[in-house]
Amino acid sequence: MKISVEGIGEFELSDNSPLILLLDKIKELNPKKSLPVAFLTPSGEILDWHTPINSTAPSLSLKPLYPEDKEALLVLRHTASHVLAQAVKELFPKAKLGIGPAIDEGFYYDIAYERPFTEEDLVKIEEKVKEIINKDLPLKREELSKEEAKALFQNLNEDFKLELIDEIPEDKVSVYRQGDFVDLCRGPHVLSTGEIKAIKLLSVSGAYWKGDEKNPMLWRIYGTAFFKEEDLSAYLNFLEEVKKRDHRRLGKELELFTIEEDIGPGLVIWLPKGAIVRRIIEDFWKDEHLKRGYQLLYTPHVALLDLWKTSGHLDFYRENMFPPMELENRAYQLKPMNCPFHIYVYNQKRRSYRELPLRFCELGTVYRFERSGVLHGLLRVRGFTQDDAHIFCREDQLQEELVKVLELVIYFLKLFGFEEYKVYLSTRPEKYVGDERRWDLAESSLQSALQTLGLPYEIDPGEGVFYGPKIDLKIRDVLGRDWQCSTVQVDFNLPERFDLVYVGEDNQFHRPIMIHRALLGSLERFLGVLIEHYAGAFPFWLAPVQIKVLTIKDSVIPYAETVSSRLKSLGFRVEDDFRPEKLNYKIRQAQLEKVPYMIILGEKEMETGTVSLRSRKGEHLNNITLDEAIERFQSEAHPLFGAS
RNA sequence: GCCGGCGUAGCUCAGCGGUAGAGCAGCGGAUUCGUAAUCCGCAGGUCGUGGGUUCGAUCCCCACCGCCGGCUCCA
Repeated sequence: MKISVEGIGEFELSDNSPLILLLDKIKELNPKKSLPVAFLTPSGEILDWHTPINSTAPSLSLKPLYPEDKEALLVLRHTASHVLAQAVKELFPKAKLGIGPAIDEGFYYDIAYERPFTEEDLVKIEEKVKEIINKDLPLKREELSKEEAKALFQNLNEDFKLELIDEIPEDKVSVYRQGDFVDLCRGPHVLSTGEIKAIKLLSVSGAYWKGDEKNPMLWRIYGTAFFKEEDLSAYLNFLEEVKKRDHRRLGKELELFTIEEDIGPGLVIWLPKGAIVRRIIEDFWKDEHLKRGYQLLYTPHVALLDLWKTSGHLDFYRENMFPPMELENRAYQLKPMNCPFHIYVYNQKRRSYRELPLRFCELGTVYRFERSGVLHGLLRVRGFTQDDAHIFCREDQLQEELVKVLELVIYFLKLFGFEEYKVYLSTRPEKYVGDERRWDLAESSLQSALQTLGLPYEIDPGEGVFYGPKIDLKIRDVLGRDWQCSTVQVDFNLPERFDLVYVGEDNQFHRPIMIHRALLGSLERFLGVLIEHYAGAFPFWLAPVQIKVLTIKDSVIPYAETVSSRLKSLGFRVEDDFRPEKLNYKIRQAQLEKVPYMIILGEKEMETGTVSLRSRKGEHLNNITLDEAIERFQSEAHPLFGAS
């Protein structure tokens, strides 16, 4: 067959042969001088040098992958995980191998052993890994029948591999070898272990075999690998940066929030500084919703258990709910969701088609039971406030409402500087309620809403909730990390369960469609993400303290007081630092508190009736008038205010 | 929930079988000093909780609580 490699040339390869047979020719003709790490097929699959090309087509065009390509890194890391496994097997022959894939930021291998691996083991393993890399062992692929493979791994005592072989549907399986090491693997892999120029083992932890807690626990060793040493150190720097931005650390340092052992795990206390930030967001949120025809609600935190029976939550959501409590012989339930309450608001009276859509919104605090091991700062908690809304509409209104909701999502996210999103549309799962026609309608409405807004999206087939399809948005923060916040879900179930109706133009009862949506998700989580996104340095309009007034000597305090009170009267959040400390000391403190602006006042300013401004970024604007300073503050007050 | 690690002053951390130490913060005093730490002094801890071992436990053992990392991104 004919193989054409983009940018290199065309080659003849006998059927069912691997590309490695063309190694010398490709090397010779390649203008880049460096060999491709692997190749991309037209269907987007990664093809390595080792895998025989099994195609009925007379020709195949391949895109070479070089170290700078993302896919190449996956190949390298897959090999890295084999090297890790080899090292472990050499040091701990009794270890049994699970699986060892490449992942987004590196690779891991799950390994069973009689005792957990320690940090010291990790050091030793890493040394061994580097030894294996230095030997520059070539990788070799072999195809075996399942029987042969089973015999091979039986011999090696690799129980988990035997289990995996049984799960492979094909008749043949492949193994990759390097040196004395062999692993069941479909590839792809690099040519030899020497291609791994930088590698680091990062951590060990327990992980259930196949992620199922009924299965035995293996030890998972995480690592990462690169083609270049610089890339590794850049990655390690990135990890440092992530640590510095950790919202739990910043939350403490900046006095934003606390989670207290004595109060309870996953229960957040907002400290004054954090509470200000939250309030600004909440106020803005409410205003924007009122402008857009939403009606604001407040609903209780508990309700009779029966409500949750009717809603169905007791059946399908029980494991995430706090247990019910008994009071005067009646059972009450802490609310895990707001929707049933909003439904009762809908049901206050007979609704006409003319009233729809009805949009009810609430910053509703809900309580959900999360297993202790998964709690994480503000990102995973047990009590949180959703920026929730439920829209009740007619079928013919569904699409327009969805467009509006998505527009609002984007509007809010942009406000906080999130410009990149990943959008996922989850479609009908195997088990679902409601009729197919409505599902199709909802799915196509979601889809065309996304298209209307020109939002690129991926489809997660079958990942919808049983009561309706949904759109989830993940935002990407400045460090390129994705966070799931927004969600828009169409619901056919609750209107049915609570027998919601409206009277149509035809004077008949009709069932409204319900949309659940949260823009920010939960305020706790969103603020956690925001803290990390901004590294604690909130933009001016969100900063708990916007301006700090610093005096250089006591004699200027009266002047400083006039400046400060003028700013306060304009509504700025100002703190005074009139202590008899050195200026440097005060600046340092304000800087560590990440206050956007400092106003510095000394003799000069007092005499000329001016102020000196120092921004958090270190810019100096000396001896400007207070009005000029105010102008500058106002320009930063609210980037999107009134722009809707 | 499970696995591993951790829990010492408000914070960050040192110590480790002979009942505790630093820096920062706090308090007192001195310093009035122009763009990221002025100096001196003082005070502060039932060493997560409860048991056990020991002449003696912050240190060793057990249980509990909490925190951190991880628990399919399919060979």
